[in-house]
Amino acid sequence: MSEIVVTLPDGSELEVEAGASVEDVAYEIGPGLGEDTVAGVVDGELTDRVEPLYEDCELVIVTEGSEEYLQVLRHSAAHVFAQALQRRHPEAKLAIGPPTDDGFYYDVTGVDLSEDDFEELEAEMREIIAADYDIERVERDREEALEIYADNEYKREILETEAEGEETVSFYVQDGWQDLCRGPHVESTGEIGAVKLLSIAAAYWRGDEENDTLTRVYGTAFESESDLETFLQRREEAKKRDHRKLGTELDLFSIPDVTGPGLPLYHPNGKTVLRELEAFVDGLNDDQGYEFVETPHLFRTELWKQSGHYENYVDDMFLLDVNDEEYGLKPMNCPGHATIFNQGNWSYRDLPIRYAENGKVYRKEQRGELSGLSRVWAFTIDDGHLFIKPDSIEREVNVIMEQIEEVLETFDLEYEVALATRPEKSVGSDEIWETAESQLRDVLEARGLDYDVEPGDGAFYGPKIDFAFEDALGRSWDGPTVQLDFNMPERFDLSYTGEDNEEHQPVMIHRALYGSYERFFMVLVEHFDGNFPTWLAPEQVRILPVSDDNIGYAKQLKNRYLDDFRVEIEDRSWTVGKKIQTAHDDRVPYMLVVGDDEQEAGTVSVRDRFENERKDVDVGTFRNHLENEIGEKHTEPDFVDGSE
RNA sequence: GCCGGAGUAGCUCAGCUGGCAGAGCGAAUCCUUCGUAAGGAUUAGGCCGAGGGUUCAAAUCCCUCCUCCGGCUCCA
Repeated sequence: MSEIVVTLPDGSELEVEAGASVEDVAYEIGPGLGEDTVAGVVDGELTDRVEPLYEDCELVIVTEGSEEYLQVLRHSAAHVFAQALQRRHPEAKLAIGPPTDDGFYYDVTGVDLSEDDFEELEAEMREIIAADYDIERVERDREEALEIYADNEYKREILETEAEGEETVSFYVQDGWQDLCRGPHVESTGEIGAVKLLSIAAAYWRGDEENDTLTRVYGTAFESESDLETFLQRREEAKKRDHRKLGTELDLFSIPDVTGPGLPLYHPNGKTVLRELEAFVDGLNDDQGYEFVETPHLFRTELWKQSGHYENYVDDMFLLDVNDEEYGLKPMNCPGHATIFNQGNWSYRDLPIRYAENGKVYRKEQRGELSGLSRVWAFTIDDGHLFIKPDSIEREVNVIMEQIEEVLETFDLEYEVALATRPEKSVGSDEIWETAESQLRDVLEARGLDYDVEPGDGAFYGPKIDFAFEDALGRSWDGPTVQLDFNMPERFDLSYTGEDNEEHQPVMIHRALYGSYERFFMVLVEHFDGNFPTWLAPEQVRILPVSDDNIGYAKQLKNRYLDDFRVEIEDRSWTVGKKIQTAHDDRVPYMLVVGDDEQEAGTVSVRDRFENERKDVDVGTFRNHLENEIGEKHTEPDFVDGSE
């Protein structure tokens, strides 16, 4: 028997006999670990513990404590669901049922299901779990499997594609019920602590709309009821924070039917937040030598033909016929900026040229994709395009990365970085792509960043570095991006005169610090649950006069001391309690309660939206704090907690 | 775009086995002038998403379209 080398997570290597299973290797490491082994991750792929290893590989042993354990458990929960479904509805035909980030789903057909059936199915599932059936892996002849699934075209298709050429395939059996499945699974149904069916939706077989429509049942599973409870609460919280709901409540924006789909209107409150966001990146760009430009929303399609968008992107563009000539709304700002560059004569001394524009773009997304501000037809990019000498790529990309880090840190957002490489549909030579990709890799490595590679995820004109940040609810969002482009300069025939008095082609960099304002704004709304940092808040301070007699004093405060801030006076004749309640609902960072006492002493009572309060505050002291808090972009109002 | 669900007052929703269009919140007016998370009364507010059909009668049943929601695919 030959030996193979298994590399463990700590980097150590273990020689084992070829054909040893994941579990064998675990026992080799230690009997305790062998005992606890649930499954393995072989070269990044989740694998059953009995899976034999024939080649050198990297192996992670999965135990109950592992991150991957939940995935295994949920996969088993999907089986429990399928068994429960078939107990109640023997006619149900199973397609596939994998685990997902949040739980699992099972695609089924031949049965008419609605969420009203969930209670019954969950009860059946709980019975299967309570019975604690052993889950056994059984290898069957592929031919035998084809017979078992004589009338299930989906399972047959799997056997004829994925399992093609295999002699045997694995089934997992529990209580006589079986399912074709690669696994892995937990040892018995009793290991599943808590299950819940969540929703029902349609999905295509293999995600292709040409194929049959299947019924997809989403569910989730956890080790314990309390974990499930936490998950459900978090879901509830996400629903409460939905920016579409908060957008209406806080009067930030609307997308009425008459304006057309995916075409949001920003109300004064929403635009106030956007203006602050704009001012922030405009300032960062100013600091880094960007020049501000502006381009129209509509161009002759000649421009889009030159840029390559017409070729690659036309299905997503809005085209208009104007006097028999074709025009297109801009899906990107770069061709406009390249054209501005082209209006000048540049020497190497002029480079880098850096153009910035908060440019509105239009992309005709599929109708079913549109959703609040997260997916729209018209959105604004905090776009920047740099025209640089090839030898300054590293320096410029580094500066951009620093800008991006500053933005994300300002909002207290954690992030991950990924390098996206050449997609199938792309322009430019292999050589150009390789150079571009390796330059970005160099920058990432020089900065010492951990990064993932996302093959095929680049733009059609070049590779990119994407930043994904995590919001308060643990969801990940794409936003900031740096994209190298060796193609656009070629297509626009961009040039500068070098030291050698020859014409050279500049390299173009596309970059955005937020990504789109729409999406970034939307994420901030949900991240902060509408509780914007004071510097962003549409209304920063609300003065609450205790009685109508104090309105005059309130006006004096506003006009004399707080003129530079966004301050409103609550002059409706309500009780103080109701005024406070309303200000909380409106998520105003600071309330100044002013009654006769304050008026006589010339002070204010400061209350923040956390219920913290400080009385007898000198207006000047509060004013100075506010100036600092806003200037330094604190994420929370901190006057009352503050140190002064 | 495709599959499923939904559209009723500014907002959240009830009414839907056909028979006078409803509630709460919000708004306006009046009373109350109030000291830290919702004081009271009155009033206004509707092409029941749009168009067509069935019927003595349609918010309710049928058809077409529009929009939204949940998915699929895609993406900032």
